[in-house]
Amino acid sequence: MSYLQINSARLDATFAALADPTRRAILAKLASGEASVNDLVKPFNMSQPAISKHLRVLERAGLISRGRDAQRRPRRIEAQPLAEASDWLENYRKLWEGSFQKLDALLDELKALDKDKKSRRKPRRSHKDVQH
Amino acid sequence: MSYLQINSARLDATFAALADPTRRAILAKLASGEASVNDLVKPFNMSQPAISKHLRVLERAGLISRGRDAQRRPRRIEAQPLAEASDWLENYRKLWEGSFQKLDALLDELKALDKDKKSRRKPRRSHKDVQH
DNA sequence: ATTATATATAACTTATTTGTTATATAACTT
DNA sequence: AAGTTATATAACAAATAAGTTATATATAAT
Repeated sequence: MSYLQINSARLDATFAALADPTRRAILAKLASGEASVNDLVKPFNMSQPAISKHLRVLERAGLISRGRDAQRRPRRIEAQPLAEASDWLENYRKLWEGSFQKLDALLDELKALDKDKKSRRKPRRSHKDVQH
Repeated sequence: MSYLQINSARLDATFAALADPTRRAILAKLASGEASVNDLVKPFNMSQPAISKHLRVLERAGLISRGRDAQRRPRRIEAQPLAEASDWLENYRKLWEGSFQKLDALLDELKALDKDKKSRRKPRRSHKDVQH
């Protein structure tokens, strides 16, 4: 379980960076290729320094990096930290699904015991009828 | 592309909730089953009201819900919003990988043109040698 | 050299977050 | 009814975030 804690500071930065809709939109833009700061300013109703700040947040989280082309400092996506965050979420999703299944199994056993006293039918598995 | 924007406010709340290591640890605890507020206070070097606040953040994000058992208000995980966040990340991961592949394909074409002038060997595909 | 363009940084404001301690409320126990 | 236990809420302080405008810096173009 402790491996889930290891990159804690990085996960902090990654999730915090993703928590802002402007920053997610910037990533969406960058998903279709490099873009300069000005390219990124245009679509948003926001000042250039504000965008530069968002870019700094994304960069500190490792989600983007900057190149150089004359005066331009084009940004591009860096896939790895996102992959980490994605893995973290997937791990937890599995953990939870796992625990639901354990709960289901337990409830099924209880139902089986109960029904065994009345009939001999085998109970069905489902978690739709369980109030989580 | 616009479907990625739809649950924007919810994604904000979900990612913001996940950006705190205490809250992620709480989720880790809850992954192995329900827990009361006091259960959750114990492992953290933090006051009970602080934990209650974190729980409120997780609850507003829809990541947990509260039951009732005498004075206790046991918390449990709600899987859906997490699944949404996870899906969002996976979508972007794919988008980016997609664009890397497009870039690779382009570079392969250029290499092919170049090499065709010298030899007639077919070039290999890889993105390890590309500076993203 | 001067000017124009692209980006970064500083100083500031306002709002939000994260913790604290003290206190209130709700449910159980005796 | 009085005390205990579990949780919530209020009031506060300090830190961080997100935007603004004004200005500095770096590169290019004339």
